Amino acid sequence: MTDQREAARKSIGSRRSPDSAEAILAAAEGLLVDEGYSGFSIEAVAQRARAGKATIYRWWPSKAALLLDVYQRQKRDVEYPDTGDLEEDLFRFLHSLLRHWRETSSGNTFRSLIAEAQANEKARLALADYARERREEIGEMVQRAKSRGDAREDVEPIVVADLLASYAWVHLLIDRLGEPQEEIRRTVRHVLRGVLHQP
Amino acid sequence: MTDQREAARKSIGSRRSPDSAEAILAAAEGLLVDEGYSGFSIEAVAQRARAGKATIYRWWPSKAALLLDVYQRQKRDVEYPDTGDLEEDLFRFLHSLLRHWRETSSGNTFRSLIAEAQANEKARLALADYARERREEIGEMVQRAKSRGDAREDVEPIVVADLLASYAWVHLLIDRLGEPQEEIRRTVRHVLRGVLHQP
Amino acid sequence: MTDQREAARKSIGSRRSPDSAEAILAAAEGLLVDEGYSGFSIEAVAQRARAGKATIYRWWPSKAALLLDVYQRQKRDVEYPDTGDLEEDLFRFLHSLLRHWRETSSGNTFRSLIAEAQANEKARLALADYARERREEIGEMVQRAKSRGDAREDVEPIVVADLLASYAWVHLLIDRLGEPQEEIRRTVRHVLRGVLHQP
Amino acid sequence: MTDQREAARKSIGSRRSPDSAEAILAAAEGLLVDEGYSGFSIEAVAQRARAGKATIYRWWPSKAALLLDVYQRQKRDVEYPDTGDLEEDLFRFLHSLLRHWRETSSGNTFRSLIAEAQANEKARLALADYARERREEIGEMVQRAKSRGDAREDVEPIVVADLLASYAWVHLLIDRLGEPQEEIRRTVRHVLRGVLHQP
DNA sequence: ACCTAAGCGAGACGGTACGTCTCGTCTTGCG
DNA sequence: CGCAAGACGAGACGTACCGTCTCGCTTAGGT
Repeated sequence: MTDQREAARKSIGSRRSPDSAEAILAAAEGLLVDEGYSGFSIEAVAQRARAGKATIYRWWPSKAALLLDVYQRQKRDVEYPDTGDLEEDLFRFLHSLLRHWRETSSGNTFRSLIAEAQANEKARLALADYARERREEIGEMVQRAKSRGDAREDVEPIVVADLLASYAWVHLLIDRLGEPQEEIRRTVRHVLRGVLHQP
Repeated sequence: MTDQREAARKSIGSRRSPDSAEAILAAAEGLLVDEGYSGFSIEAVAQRARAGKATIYRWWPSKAALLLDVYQRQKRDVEYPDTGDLEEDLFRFLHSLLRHWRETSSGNTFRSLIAEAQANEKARLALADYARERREEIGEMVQRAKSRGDAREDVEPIVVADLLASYAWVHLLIDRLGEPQEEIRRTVRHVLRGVLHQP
Repeated sequence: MTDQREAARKSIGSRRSPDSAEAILAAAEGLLVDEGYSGFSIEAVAQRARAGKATIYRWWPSKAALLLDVYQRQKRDVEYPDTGDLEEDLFRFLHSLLRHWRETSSGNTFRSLIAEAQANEKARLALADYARERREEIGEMVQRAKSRGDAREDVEPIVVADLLASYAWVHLLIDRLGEPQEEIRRTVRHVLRGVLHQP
Repeated sequence: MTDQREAARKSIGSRRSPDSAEAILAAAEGLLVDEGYSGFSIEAVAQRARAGKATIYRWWPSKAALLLDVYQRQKRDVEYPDTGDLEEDLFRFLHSLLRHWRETSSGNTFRSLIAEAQANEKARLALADYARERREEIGEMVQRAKSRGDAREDVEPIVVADLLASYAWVHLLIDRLGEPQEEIRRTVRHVLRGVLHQP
């Protein structure tokens, strides 16, 4: 869906149809909702979108690319809160992320994307990039706590972000999105307070 | 491959052929090494093992079940150390796990298994079960530290295990097995020491 | 089912179980009734007869051999009448044959046997032998008419038998067993009276 | 291969590829020649034609439909002669039919088709239809003799055609194509002259 | 207004894999 | 030793998708 192709156009001819792109994304999303990853095929997306398969392949080089676009489109209202309290920030973030995954179909989409990436080198790179960006956003929350003097100086925000993002992903992958929010709270507290007696 | 069927036998007839089972597992492993997940099909396993497809389906109800067996077979020499020092234990465990995933093909196998589980409800349950067992093993290490009085009393071993196992899984899923061992050390330290100033 | 093997026995061991042979033939017949040729497999016969597949293969070298035995077993009450009137004899014979095929499942069996023979050289030979015997039986009826002086001297009974047997077979093969008996009568009359004006 | 589908096309999309259809028919014919009916499978036809199995199933609903098309394609030069002499017409027709079956592989094809029809209701209907058409063509020869006044007025051409077509089929089915042409001549004469003394 | 490149839907194509079925053979232990 | 039970290697079945390709229609700049 990257639009660099539009810039490189040197000649005449029809433009990409926005209706068609929209229909394809909507159909893909709908399929994931209705059938899950196992029912998700380019064939089925094309049929549901009343689009030709070639149109899909023209704009999305792989199933993974399409899934990524669908996921971006779904992932709107996850909070990256800033309450002045790190525990609260991290809890709210994880809680809203897991709820979003559970309640919209975006969890399904993201699971599918991770699965697809295991069969596809390029998809895996794209997913790794995406994950890095997310880690940085989460790291921001920790960084703010350091700036406030709430976190220790030797803490690396990215390491904390990595732990919590991984925690969320794995809950998604093995159907643990439904666990009570108290569990999320406990996990955040463990990360913040650590395990050992402090010197 | 679970042998509860053997117990339930009430009558005569040939037994399961161990040669055949062995050939199938070896072929499956070999395929994953040579071709990766995308080249892994029951058809190909059967051909490589000189086995009938029905023989595979008779004993492994799904691709995921076969992958799980292959994984169990590969995963021999991961350490669950007991040095008397929790940081050292956890570091060595993670280090040996990631090295094992990287250096044998077992990482490929486990990635495939996770991918497969996303398309298959039952496989996902099996994977979740497997994950629970692993968490408990890791939790043991933390529990020992509590028993020694090294860890705080309010620490829940399973939460710590969850964090570190998730960390390892996600590194596998997005090709981060090659990161320097210093990174693992840092992550373990963060988990053990926490983020906030202690009261 | 040829019993020359019994004669050649030189050593000890269990004898062939008549119960088992009977159960197999009955199961085969039942299957043909219930499912027709397309549902007829050695596998299914064995299951229905509670017999081992090997037992079937031991005594019947091919599906065709089994079908032939089943057919012989079914074909009991077809008339070879002798009324003193050739037209009546031939009509009754054809009528009772077609009715028997239609009303018992023996038509199904014989159709299956013919089909099987097309894929199997040896079965075809056995079928040809069987057909020759039948032709001779029918030829007998014509021969009697010649002996009575009812048929012309230059008539060859076997040729007549061939024509009428073929007629019956093809009716079986293309589901024309249900045609009215008047059609059989007409056919017999045409054969007896010929087509051309007589000199 | 019936092209009514082309007529019903309401919209765009690629047309059926004639090359592909031709390759499939040629491969099917070749297989029957080389391997006979028992080696004839859709799988093998597809492989030999370098076609996808779906392409075959798209255009031929069953093995029987494909066999029928192959047969039609092979059956070119059978004579329906018109010499002014019914005996000669029928003899030449049967002779050329049996020779064609014997010398080309079309006999094999037709045998396979009859066998297939015994396992498949729809195929049987198609075969019955085909048989009806052939009977009518043969009946024409008899009808011409009636028009010339050579045949009796009460003769029904279709009955005669039925007798002779059945005779030919059964010779095919039990490998009697090699019998001397004198036998055909005798059979035709019997049909034309009848069996009984004429009043 | 005409030309022409590109996008589009529909869908045929050569392929691969699916999970099931049957074939004919082999193995095991009961009677 | 015969038998039932049933595992085994082999391979065909008919279906579903893959990614590519033609086909003929539509769209919209360039001339």
